[in-house]
Amino acid sequence: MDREQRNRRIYAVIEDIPPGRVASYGQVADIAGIPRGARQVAYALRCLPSGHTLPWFRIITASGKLAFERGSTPFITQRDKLRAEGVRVDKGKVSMREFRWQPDLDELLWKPSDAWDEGEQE
DNA sequence: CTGATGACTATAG
DNA sequence: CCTATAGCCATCA
Repeated sequence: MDREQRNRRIYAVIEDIPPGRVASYGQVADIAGIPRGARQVAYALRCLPSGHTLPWFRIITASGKLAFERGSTPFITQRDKLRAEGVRVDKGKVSMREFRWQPDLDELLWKPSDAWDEGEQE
C-alpha cells in the first residue's frame, strides 16, 4: 500500500468521528487497517494541506492528552476547538472514558473506506 | 543503504 | 502523575 492510499484511509476514518468525540492515533490506525500505525496517522495529519476540512483536532494520544506541547499555539487551537463542541479538556487532558469515539459494528460494516476489499494485501 | 525523526504507545519505577 | 525506556514504522537527509 502506498502513502496516498494509506493517508486516504486515515482521512476517511477521521472524517467519521462525530463532533464531541475524540479518538487516539492508534485507534484511527487500527480502524483504517494499519496496525501499529499510530505514527503514520500523525504523519498524515502533519502533511495536511492548508484549507482542509478534516477534524484533525479530534485526534489525541491514547492516554487522553493532546499531542502538542502544553501552551503551544497548536495546543491552544486544538483545546479550544474541542471545548467548542463540548469536550472537556482539563490540564491538557481529555477523559477517554467519556469522550472516546466508539463506532458500532454497523457503522464499520456499512461505511467502509472505499479501498476496503481491493488489492491491499501483499 | 544508514541513521535520525516524530502530532505514538505500552510498560515499569 | 511523571520520567525513562524500548518498541514501532514510514519518511527523509
